[in-house]
Amino acid sequence: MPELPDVEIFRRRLDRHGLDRPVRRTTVAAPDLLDGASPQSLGRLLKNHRLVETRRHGKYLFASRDGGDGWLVLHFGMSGSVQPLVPDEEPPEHACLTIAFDDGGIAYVAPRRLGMIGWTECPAAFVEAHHLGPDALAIDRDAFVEALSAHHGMIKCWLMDQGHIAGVGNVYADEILFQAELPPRCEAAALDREAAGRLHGIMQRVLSAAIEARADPERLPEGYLLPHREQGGLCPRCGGEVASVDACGRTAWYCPTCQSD
DNA sequence: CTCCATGTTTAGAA
DNA sequence: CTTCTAAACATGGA
Repeated sequence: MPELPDVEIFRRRLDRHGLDRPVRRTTVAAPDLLDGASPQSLGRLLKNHRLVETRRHGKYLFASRDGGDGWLVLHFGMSGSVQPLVPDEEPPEHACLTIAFDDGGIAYVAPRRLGMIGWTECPAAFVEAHHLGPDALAIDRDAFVEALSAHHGMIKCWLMDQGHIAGVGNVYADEILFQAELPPRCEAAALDREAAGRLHGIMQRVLSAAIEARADPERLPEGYLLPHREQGGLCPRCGGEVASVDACGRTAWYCPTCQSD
């Protein structure tokens, strides 16, 4: 789940359930996910502080503590999420980190434990240090076209490279290319500036629609690929069977009829 | 048992 | 230096 739309939903959930109350207790059940902090140091950084602001860049989520002198950093890997803590109930299964208030709190849940829990003094510095490109929803058309036109290689791989654009992953890259009617292995340099500009608009429209749909494929608008992105799935546009092909080491699902050069 | 999965990093080959 | 490929990481589900 955790691509840009999913992380945006987690951000909003954290806004709703995780801000403005003093942290009483943090537990770290998966210390191996901590990057640059120990369970003790993280506990000390949060204890009796309040989280007051959230930001998202690509697939990374940041939450600042009061004073603005430090930010919790979360990355969700392949399976992570943010879930509320329900008072008087056990934390969710696979909770790697819990941040509890007197009443409620939030949990970072990751069944497959491929994510990261960290701390930074400045999200912008963190983004730079991790070589992340501009956020996919924030980048403007000209910057997108400029960056894309300098690239040789498969279009899908460029979209998924977090150093070029941050936030697009395997699933939404497929949706974006389906909406753009471009095959996943299409050469990026084959797009002229007009086509690249169109792709920019489609990317932002798809990501916005996914957020609107609460990152639930079943709630996406009619005519989207994702609900049919599986073996035997039928293209919502032409009714033909979808196909898969390898691109950048991942499975790309597409419609061979609607997405051809 | 095998294979696959929404991600990232690293090593090595062209 | 850029691009592509494979493997590794941890774990659950089909």
